[in-house]
Amino acid sequence: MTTHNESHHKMLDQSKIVQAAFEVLQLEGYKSITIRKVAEKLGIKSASLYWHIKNKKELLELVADEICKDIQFPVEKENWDEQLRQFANQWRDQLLSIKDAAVVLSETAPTTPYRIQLIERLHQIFINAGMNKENAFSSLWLYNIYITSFILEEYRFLGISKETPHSSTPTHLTIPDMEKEFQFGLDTMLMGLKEKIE
Amino acid sequence: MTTHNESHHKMLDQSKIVQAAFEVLQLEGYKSITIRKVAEKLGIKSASLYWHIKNKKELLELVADEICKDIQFPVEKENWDEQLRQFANQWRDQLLSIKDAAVVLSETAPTTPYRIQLIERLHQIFINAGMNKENAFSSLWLYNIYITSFILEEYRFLGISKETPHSSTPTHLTIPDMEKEFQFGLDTMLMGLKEKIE
DNA sequence: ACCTGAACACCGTTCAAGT
DNA sequence: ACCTGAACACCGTTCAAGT
Repeated sequence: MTTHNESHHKMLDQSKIVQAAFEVLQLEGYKSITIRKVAEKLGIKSASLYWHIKNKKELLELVADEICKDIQFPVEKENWDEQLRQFANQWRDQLLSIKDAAVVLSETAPTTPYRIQLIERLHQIFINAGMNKENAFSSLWLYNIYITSFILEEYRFLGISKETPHSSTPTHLTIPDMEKEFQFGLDTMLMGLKEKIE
Repeated sequence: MTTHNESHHKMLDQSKIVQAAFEVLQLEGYKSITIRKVAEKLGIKSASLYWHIKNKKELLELVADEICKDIQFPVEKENWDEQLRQFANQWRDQLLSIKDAAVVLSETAPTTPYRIQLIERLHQIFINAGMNKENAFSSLWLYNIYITSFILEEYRFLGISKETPHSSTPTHLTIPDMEKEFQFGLDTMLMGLKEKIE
């Protein structure tokens, strides 16, 4: 009886679910992304989600894509190393602006469109820099690993400095200047990569 | 009535619990380390564990220490970069020989003795190489991140190649030679670090 | 001092049944 | 086609009670 384009206005589809999960992430962090909680947020029962998504793994991959959606690309005119530097900083800003964003990325495989596009574009930068395919692949890997893992560690330090508001620091355990640390590692990496371009 | 050194032979103490958890890790992987499963393995009820450990987080940190226990240190006579290369390979071997070992390390903070000792010794290598404290700290960080994260990615690829036994590879998605990739990244990193020594 | 029973407050996932 | 009720098989943790 009910035809397809009737305004049954099914208020539920995959993108709505991903959006809800993304909001949970922003407000409460990775561990709070729960099938049950996302369902509740949408006003439905948790079992219903399984009509629209395969499982939690898939949902997390879609959330990861959401995180990668808004990352801006560097201007092509710059040197490859300047492009990579700019992009790394943009990426870090994005990952720090969304709670636990790096956790989501590290826990999921890059299977979704925006994320894949991101990887391909970075790959292209290495190729354009004059690397052969093999080295470009390895370099991209190193680059990826560095950024994501650094933020992961950064979360830990941010967590520690929040949990211990001793005001006057314990001096022997110096809390590092994360901004500086990040640039140092990035610099080191790019220095090394320069050598790999024949 | 019962004195302390009576042979009540309480067959349970913290090290036994850690050992049991470590065995679960080796046999079934990270996700199988469960308070309930560890308890069952020891023939006791899960509530009993809480007399000997604070919580699961602490248990995992102790398991992480167990992983770091057997890592051999490089001979001091070599160059700093050769020491770091040797050690990285030793570490990788260790992490690959224990299922999900890198996951445990990445999920826990370095709070335990063997692990801290490891970090301090590596720190010393950077200091001996002529770095100032700040750079030594950053370099150690980069080095740590690289090794652990690489293995984490390596697990994923090993998983993929196991799950898809297509025998004749799909050719367009080339399965990387992890050994080579690891050396490449390590090399790149060490190259870059060389520049940082004044 | 050490261990247990029993509960609490959660999970992800499935599936027959409803509309 | 889509959603629900109700269950299954799990979690970590607590705590009064036992010995």
